[in-house]
Amino acid sequence: MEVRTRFAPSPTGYMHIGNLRTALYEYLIAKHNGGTFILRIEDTDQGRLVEGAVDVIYQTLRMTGLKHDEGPDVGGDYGPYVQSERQGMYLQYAEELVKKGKAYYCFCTKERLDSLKEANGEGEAFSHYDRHCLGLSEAEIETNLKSGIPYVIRQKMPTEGTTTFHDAVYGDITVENSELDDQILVKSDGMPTYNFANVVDDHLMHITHVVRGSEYLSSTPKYTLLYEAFGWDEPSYVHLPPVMKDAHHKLSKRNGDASFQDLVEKGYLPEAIMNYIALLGWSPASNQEIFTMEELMEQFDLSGLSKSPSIFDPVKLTWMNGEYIKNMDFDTYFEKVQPYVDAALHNKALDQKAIAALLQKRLETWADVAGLVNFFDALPAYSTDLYVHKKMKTTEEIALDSLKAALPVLEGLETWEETAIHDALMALVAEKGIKNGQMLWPVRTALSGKPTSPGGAIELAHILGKEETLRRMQMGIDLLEAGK
RNA sequence: GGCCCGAUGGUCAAGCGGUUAAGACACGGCCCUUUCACGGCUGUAACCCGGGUUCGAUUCCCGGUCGGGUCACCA
Repeated sequence: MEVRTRFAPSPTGYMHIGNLRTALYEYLIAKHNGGTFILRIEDTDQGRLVEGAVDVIYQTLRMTGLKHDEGPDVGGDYGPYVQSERQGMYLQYAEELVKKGKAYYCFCTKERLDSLKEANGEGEAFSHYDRHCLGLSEAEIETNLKSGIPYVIRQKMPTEGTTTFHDAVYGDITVENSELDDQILVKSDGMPTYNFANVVDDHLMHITHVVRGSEYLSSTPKYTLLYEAFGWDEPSYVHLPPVMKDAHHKLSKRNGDASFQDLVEKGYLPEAIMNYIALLGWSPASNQEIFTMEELMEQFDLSGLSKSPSIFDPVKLTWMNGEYIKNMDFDTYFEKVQPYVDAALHNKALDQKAIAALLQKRLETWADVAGLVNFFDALPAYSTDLYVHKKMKTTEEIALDSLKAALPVLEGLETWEETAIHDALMALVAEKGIKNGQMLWPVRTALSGKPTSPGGAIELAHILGKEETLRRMQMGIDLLEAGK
């Protein structure tokens, strides 16, 4: 049988990491089996509609490579794929259930329901509908319906026995039917409740694997009973543990936690984000950690899913993002990094390609670029302490001496190429009988004004150009002499 | 509170009756090196507790503890 999964987000304007991971797994389950991945927009909560929110969903799926085979924008044989356009089709299914004796009309008012809850209260939540309307006669129902009394349709739960369903992650789960409330299927405005719409939609769209958060685990027996009542085949369930912010809190937009787009804005690559979240709750048979989407498709297996929640670790995501940057071919990398380099530099004469090349092995996210390159623009103020480096065996005296010796030599260079600069400096080192570091560290320091820099003396000198290099070296000399 | 689910280093995690309990991130050290980074090597660090079952439990069972979820005319 063809595997069909669906991603059914509500258009809220954000793509949560947890939702995105669910989408990823749905996609992988489908594609691993050569199946179909469907997008269904669940926009029935009109009060929460957000402008442009659906576009965020499309955009995210496009950026992450989770290409849907059916959906509102691409069509398909089982549309419409927007739930608000399906509103008319649910009532008949609920009525079918009423005919079968698996559901019933309920005319109870909100007030009666509220008082019911208070009555059995004691402050503790335990409220089952008391089935007041289950006892209504045909005639009474008919009369109520005709006089236009608002009603809902409730699912009639068995009062005895148990219901068991199987979950791919959690195994068999059994509950007492007496624990189940006669949940509302159709609201008094004629609209289906989420749970009901889900069952009907999933059946109509021939969904084979229902993948969702573990918060649905406790309502799943009701789904099972619904499928049984209809006589429909039940899909496989894959419930996923939550993605946490810390040991106690789920990752959520309400806490201001990062959404997918936030992470992209912070300088993370969509591929790295997907790779990272694939491993949050799933582990492959091997020790492999870096995966292309194709590799994930091949290797994804339900048996690798974990039952326990996982904490989203931005530090590891950052590491992984760095791996992606390091492994990109230069042209691809340059195309992506160039805007960040350009934005960080006022001096447009600088060779951005050369700077970018220096950066590739040192970047973890695009956000690192500015801090790494700003000294090319303007030499930061620095203390002569920087010239003292134990491992390089430098002191302020040695630094001053080296800079003074190097300045005229570099000034006399005809060509400003790395090899020329290198050879000139190394000849000086040999001539003076000092260690490489005793010459190169002072130069590097004078050129960057920073304790660390992307690249050493020669690379920096080359990029800065002859004039600026000499200027900065002279500034270093002045600084050191003033400090004497 | 009832019901359901979960628990291996700080984090992600492998494990599925017998292991020196993998690997990765982070952290420390060493090497390489013109700084940093990269790369290589290496170190610290874990089976929630109590009972069973068993020749033998991280692994199976029961109880507890802790954590999470759920009990809407929300999705």
